[in-house]
Amino acid sequence: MPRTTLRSVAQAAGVHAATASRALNPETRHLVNADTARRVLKAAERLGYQPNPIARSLKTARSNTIGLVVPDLTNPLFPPIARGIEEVLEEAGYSVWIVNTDHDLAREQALVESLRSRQVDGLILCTAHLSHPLIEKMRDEGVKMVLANRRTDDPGVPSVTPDDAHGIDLAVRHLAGLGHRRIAHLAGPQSTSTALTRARTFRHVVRDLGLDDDGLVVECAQWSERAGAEAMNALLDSGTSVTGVTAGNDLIALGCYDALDERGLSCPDDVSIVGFNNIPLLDKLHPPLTTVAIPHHELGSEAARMLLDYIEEPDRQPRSVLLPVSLITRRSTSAPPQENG
Amino acid sequence: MPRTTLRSVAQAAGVHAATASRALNPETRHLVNADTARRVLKAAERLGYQPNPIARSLKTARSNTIGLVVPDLTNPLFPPIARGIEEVLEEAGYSVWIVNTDHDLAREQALVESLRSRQVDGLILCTAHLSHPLIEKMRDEGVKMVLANRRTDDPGVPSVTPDDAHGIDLAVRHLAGLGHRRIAHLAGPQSTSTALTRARTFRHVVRDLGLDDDGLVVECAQWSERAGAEAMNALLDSGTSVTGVTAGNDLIALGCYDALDERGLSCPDDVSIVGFNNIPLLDKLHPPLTTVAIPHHELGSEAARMLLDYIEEPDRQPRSVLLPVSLITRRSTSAPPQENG
DNA sequence: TTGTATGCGTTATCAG
DNA sequence: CTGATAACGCATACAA
Repeated sequence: MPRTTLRSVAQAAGVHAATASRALNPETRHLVNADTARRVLKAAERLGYQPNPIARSLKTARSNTIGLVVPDLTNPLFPPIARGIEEVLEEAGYSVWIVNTDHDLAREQALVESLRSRQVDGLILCTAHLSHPLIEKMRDEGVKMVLANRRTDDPGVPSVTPDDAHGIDLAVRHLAGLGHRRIAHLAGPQSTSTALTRARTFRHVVRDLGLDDDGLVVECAQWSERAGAEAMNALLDSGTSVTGVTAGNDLIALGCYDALDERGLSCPDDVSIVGFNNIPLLDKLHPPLTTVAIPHHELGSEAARMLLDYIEEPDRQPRSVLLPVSLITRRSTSAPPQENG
Repeated sequence: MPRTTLRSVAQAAGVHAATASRALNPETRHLVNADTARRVLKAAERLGYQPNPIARSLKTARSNTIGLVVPDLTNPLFPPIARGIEEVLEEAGYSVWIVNTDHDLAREQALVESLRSRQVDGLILCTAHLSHPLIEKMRDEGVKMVLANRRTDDPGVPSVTPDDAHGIDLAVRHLAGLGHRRIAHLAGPQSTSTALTRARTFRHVVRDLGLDDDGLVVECAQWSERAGAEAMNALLDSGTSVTGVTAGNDLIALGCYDALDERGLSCPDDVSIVGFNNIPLLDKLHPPLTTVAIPHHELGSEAARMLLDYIEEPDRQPRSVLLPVSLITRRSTSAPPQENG
């Protein structure tokens, strides 16, 4: 049973399809006699007419759809961002197409290609690397897009990210304030802006505060619990005795929990840990994790608003917005253990 | 810069568009001279030709896309299911369009309408209620779909769900085995198959085991931590003294943690708690939550395979598959406290 | 084996 | 203000 088409509505209203099209589209309705328009609207209503977005896209090269590219939906960071995006875009009449790249550049390329071939009106990418050929290429082609959470090196691509530097600053000062002098940073993959900014700032702050400083930065291969555990194990194996750790994100911090557990060490009695992102459930952990909270939802809604701006006004200067973060103090951080002797 | 079109490929290869179309489509390639085909393929390659899926959809009324409808992506249950689905469907050449209904029937209807108008080849729904007019209507219209995680009352709609009854059976017997005699069930919304099956089975098993039984089932308004806390508070306020709780799902169980915390009660010393679903991070909670594990990933992949079957063979009898579950014993359950006197 | 013609459902351009 | 016509890019029935 085929859906009602524009032609049948036109026929029912006794007008030509072109007229019906004009009457149905609010933008062009003023071009048609008010009575005729009413008749068409009525017929459309009666027949339950739904415009065919595919035919419309073919004609207009638009889709009222934007693509959201995330590296991994099972990372609890991204669903709230997606919600923020959907809320704003839906309000503006857009649908959101979410795709998962699984951290794989080839998959990303294929999925972006698929989105673009479906005429998405814009893209929001949560997958940016500092150097990112695909994004550079799209910038050159004038693709409307906004980066969320992470940015590239290139200021020519608009982005909305958390204030990573301030976040790490808060974390380190919190530990220093508790009396810690030997603090390590378990950094995320340094190919991403979030990881690089956090690691760099860590080094600066450690130096500024005059803390013990001999390169206590360990890079994790992934933003994952497993990689966090491996990095923490490496750190402990190396013999350096840290009393505090700022993790690149919460998953890495959870990996630290695992590593400490395995060795019978206690958090925070032996080592204090600070995470980053404030994903759900951290307050119920053992111990509850102190972390830097980022505004997930606003990260999404802000990126969406920015994208709408660029769609409406393509020549606008690219902006890079930093969203404020805050420290959530829980029980994974305390004064360092007393040294004996 | 307009994308390369079929015509330009045809032109470059010195053939007509129709021939190029046949050469490019593996299904029809045998209709064309091998040499010509090679020439066309080469030209397509050289020009970077990507077929326009919109034009193709308009012509064929298909899209190589399926819609995935979830109630709430921020519930950690759904992302792994989505991954399972994507894995199978991508392999089969389909894209997956994920939409969030936010538990809202009106939104669901609008989103499903939007998916269908974009010619999705099938739907996987994680939003089923026992009575679900939209799903019934689609069944009548012959829409290809599979329900995942939850089912409707109607056996005429294929589904893949966890073996909820066996899960609750395991949970209650586990508590009974530890010595509990007064066990409550904090049920999910009884309009869903998962909640109803779990609650019903709970009553049966309690009776079978001869446990204290006076309707210790409290229904939560939502599958949420907040609703779980409210239900647990109501239960404790009512003066009934339970020593064990089986929660409708893990989020509700987390709500129990909150309620106990607020009253200075301890889990498992005062009350043992069992969850359902085994979402991530439960092993790191305080205390780690005993729960019924369901095969998230397989739930998705199985549903996807089933959908492919129905797409290929529309007249196939609808099947309802139950996936096995297992009990994961952690430290939120122990022997009940000794009664005094 | 290949080319021609047509249509999928819309919208845009051009007359009237 | 409205109607006729064409075109978006592709696939297919039909003709050659």
